Amino acid sequence: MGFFEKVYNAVRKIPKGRVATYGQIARLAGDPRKARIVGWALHSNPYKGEVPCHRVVNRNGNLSGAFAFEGMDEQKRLLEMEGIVFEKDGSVDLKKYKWDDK
DNA sequence: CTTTTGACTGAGT
DNA sequence: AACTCAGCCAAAA
Repeated sequence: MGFFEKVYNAVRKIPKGRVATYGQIARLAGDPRKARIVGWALHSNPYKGEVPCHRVVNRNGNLSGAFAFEGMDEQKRLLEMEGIVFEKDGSVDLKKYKWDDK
């Protein structure tokens, strides 16, 4: 299984109403240092619609922003729909919502 | 083939 | 707390 597939698999396992960081996903995929590759993997997003990319945020809890599926508003809306509450600056509270794996 | 770039992170200043 | 630096590695040019 390639790294990309592990990434997709890990992202798929993120519980509803939770978010995970790239580093966390990278760790689950077996290589904590490949956080950037996780970004690439999701950017490629071959499993678009199947992998909940909207639940993956950077270490600050900021959404990937810029582009995404239909648009960043869509991404935010999806998270809010799952119960995630955003801060004024548009970031999520990782203390509350970071996926507690292990 | 080499170089640049980027949905990142952690340590250092 | 904010900013910088360096390491990481795959895809695109």
